Amino acid sequence: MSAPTVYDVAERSGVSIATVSRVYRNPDSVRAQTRDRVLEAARALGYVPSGNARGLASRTTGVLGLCFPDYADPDAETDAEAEAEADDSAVMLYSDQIIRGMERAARRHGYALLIAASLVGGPESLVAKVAGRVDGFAVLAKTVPTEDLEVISRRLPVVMLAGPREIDHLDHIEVANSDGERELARHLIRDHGLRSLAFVGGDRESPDAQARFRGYQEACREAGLPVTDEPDLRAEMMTQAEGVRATDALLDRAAGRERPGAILFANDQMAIGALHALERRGLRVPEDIAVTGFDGIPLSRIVRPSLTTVRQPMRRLGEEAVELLVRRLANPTRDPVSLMLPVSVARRASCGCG
Amino acid sequence: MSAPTVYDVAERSGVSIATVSRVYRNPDSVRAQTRDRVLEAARALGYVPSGNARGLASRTTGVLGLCFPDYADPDAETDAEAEAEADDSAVMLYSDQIIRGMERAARRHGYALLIAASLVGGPESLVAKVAGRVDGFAVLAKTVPTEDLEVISRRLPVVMLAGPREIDHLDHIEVANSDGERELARHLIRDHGLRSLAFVGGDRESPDAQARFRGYQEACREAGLPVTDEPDLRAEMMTQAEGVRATDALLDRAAGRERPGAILFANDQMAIGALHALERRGLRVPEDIAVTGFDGIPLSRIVRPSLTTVRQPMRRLGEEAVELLVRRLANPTRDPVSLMLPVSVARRASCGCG
DNA sequence: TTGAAAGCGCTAACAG
DNA sequence: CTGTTAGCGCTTTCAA
Repeated sequence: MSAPTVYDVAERSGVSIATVSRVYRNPDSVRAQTRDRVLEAARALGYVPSGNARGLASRTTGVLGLCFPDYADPDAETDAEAEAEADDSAVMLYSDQIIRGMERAARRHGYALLIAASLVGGPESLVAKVAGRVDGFAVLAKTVPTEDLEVISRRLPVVMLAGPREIDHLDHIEVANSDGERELARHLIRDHGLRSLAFVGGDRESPDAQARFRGYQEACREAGLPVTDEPDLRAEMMTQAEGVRATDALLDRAAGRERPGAILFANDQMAIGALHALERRGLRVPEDIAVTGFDGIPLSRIVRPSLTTVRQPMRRLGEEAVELLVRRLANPTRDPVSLMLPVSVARRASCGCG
Repeated sequence: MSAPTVYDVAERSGVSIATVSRVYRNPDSVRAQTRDRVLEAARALGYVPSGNARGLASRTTGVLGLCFPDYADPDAETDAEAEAEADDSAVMLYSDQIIRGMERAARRHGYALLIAASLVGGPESLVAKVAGRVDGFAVLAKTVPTEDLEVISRRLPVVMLAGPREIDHLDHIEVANSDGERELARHLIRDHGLRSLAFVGGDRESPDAQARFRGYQEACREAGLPVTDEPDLRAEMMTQAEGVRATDALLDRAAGRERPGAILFANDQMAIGALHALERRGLRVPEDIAVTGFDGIPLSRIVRPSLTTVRQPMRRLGEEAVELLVRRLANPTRDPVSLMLPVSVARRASCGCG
């Protein structure tokens, strides 16, 4: 009634369970004749080796993991335009690209990939579930309580992605947020001659958003423009809806005074919201005002005007993560590594380059 | 030196291993005071429950799986335009969307998702690896030898996606290929008044491609147009390059005679190849000739002219797959289900609707 | 080349 | 509420 085991296969083929095991693990160590008998019995019984038992006995799983936050933009989801008319396509998120990258790389190394997003009100520690079933895993910043990570990373290779290292003995990969935004702001200032900029940031706790703001500040400083200590506005979740609100707030605030020549958003989603808001107000982009994002999500090139942004190499992030994990698995004591992946500015229509 | 176990935690906190286990499995069944002692010990030791041991003892994993083919379009990959300039964005594939859908749905049900693509020359049976580590899994058609599936599905819930059922006791979900293509052809005939159509199909073994051709035939029949037994042309892999070749072949063949008013391709990739080929020949789409695809990949709306196509609900496919798996897990003996998901025609520029 | 036996770390009755 | 006791199905020495 229950699933067949090595014992069943062994019995049916007249060998010991050790031999059955060998057939699956290292076929060449078994006489061809014996092997065939075993395989035949296995087939007849519908035998499938238990990954759990294997893992338990051998202390490896052949699986790498990824924990990522539930990044779904709720606005994009409920939006009839995005959901009903749904090309899911446009809504591809970071996590999807990281997954792609990791899956590819993992496959090359003979690993499968276990993915799990932190469910918002998740009861059980997401990470524990993953951690218990993989040989090593990557974590997107802010997905898992540092405290948990602290404990787990003592027993298992962990690589932190796209955030500050937080725990100093971990491998870690980040993206050149600051460089990218500085580059972008420079472009606006130097190539488009804009001198009145506004920056819409994210949560103060978001290292990415903060780094981007720093890049913006640097560009302003270089150009001799006024440098603000804080973004002109902050948004918690950095969603499209917040982009709309931020834009309205900024423009209302500027009413009467001179309107900024460009608004730089800490991510694409907000910038796209801004595009909508501006259109509603009858302002033309980029003629009346330039808009930029950050991330290079697919939607950014589909919206009209197409969005000038900074592309993050998310897929590569995933690939590098796997490389780091594999390398650490091979050599658990090597020193922690910290990588910074370069980004590139995508000059498109929303800044006037289209 | 090695990872701490329940025994270590039990000893350090002065309880039995059973209590430690309870703390993780059902915290409320342990007195708060005891629980805290255990948790503290666990923290101190860096204890992480072994998923393998848990799975082995409880006979469940809390993980669902997905096996998908290595779908990368080699043409799209090597293409400098797609790889170097790389917005991965445009290259999002079915599998990515299915993964999205499954991950979401799995999460809702408290499952994590294990994904594995069949590596081309893969040694070990991909599916065995997955099968041994999950409570149930979905398989994209043509990914796994039917023979293996036959064996495995006797022990584990399996749902077949986007293909023929192949094994009759499996749950299975397909997409209304035939309906979609019929709808599309009708639109061309009725709304655009086209009466001379050509169809470029795929491999005779591809059920999807065949079903699409049938839909095309039906529309022709309804409209009193000549009905061919075979597609005007077939392509093995249905890549862009083949789309180019097919288009050239078709047009060369028609040289002198009347050129078809529209070419319907069995998928988007070929249709996009056709767009290139036609441009090269100086033919305008849709004025001189209409072109349609099938799938609704992201690229289809980005190309110029944007491609009229039939959108497949890939994400929903993933969601439904999880629902089916969960339901079968709850009731292993219920009759196999077969779902057909509806598709929708996306009328865009390449047929003259843009 | 094959077999015997001892775990791997946890859950699941069943007692208490 | 907590402890005892068997396994779960496989890998892995160590012998034969």
